[in-house]
Amino acid sequence: MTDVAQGLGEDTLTDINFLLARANAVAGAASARALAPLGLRVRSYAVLALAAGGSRPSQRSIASYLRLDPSQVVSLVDGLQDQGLVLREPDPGDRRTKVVVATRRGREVHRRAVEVIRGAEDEVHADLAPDERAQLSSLLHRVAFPAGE
Amino acid sequence: MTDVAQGLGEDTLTDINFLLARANAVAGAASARALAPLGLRVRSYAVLALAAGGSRPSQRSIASYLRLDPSQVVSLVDGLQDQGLVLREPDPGDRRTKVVVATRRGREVHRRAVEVIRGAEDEVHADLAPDERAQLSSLLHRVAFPAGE
DNA sequence: TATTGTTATACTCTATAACTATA
DNA sequence: TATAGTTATAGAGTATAACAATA
Repeated sequence: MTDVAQGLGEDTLTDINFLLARANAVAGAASARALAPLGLRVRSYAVLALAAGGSRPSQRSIASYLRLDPSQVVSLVDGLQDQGLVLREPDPGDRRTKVVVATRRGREVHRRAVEVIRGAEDEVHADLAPDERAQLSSLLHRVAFPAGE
Repeated sequence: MTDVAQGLGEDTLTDINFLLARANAVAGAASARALAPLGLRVRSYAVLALAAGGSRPSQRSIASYLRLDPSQVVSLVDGLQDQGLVLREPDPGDRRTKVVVATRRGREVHRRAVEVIRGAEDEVHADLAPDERAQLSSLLHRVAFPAGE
């Protein structure tokens, strides 16, 4: 049962923003499915990835990078902390700031998460040749990180 | 205040699915801002666009095209109907099915919505040359409508 | 004064199951 | 049996405002 069989062609809505939304829905569903066995969601995976990256990000920088409200980062970090995957550490340079770092177990879970995410991406972008995937990545990067922001 | 200034480079998370999610967040925010004055949200705009397209889609086909649950389409159509923008009409060939069609006013609002959406897209994709936009559109289309689905 | 993290609240979106009427 | 639409409900995601501690 395809979309076409349901009576709507694939070119009914041609807005690039709609295609972005639908592609994201497809990719997000695949990522969520892949991450579920690790006890992670798409958003908590993203936070864990930043914490495991070694840059010792503040919650504020995580929020702006992921386009989340700072208050959302609080509860995401709370969740990851309850799972024993990240810790809040004080920033020596600014006592208001807490940096989020992955625990040893957090780094291990992150390693496995990277693997399953790679699998989900291979699945979602299977129709694209490697150079097309790189092209898509490059174009998306420019939309995702606009010059002014 | 840029992301980079916040301490995280633009290459911390390189997953293409993450770029898709962030690009979609950027684009969705712009679309939502543009549609708000017309009393539409991104999702109700999509339903209105299908209803105004002349293909007389069933609620079921709208759901699969937009990757929504059929029950979500019910409330979206309810909302558009309350606004006087669409009507449910019986399908002569199948009495279970209701097709969704735009009213005259719905078609008028849709026309204006197409304009403001175009403006939002020009804003979001301003950094891309026309051929790059077409390329992005084509690549996204293949991800958004995978072969099997 | 402005910023970081936090709490609280309300609203939107998403996912699921169950029901009815039709097929 | 299966499908189209509907209702109900709970959970996840998003947006906003206010507050204490610190800059």
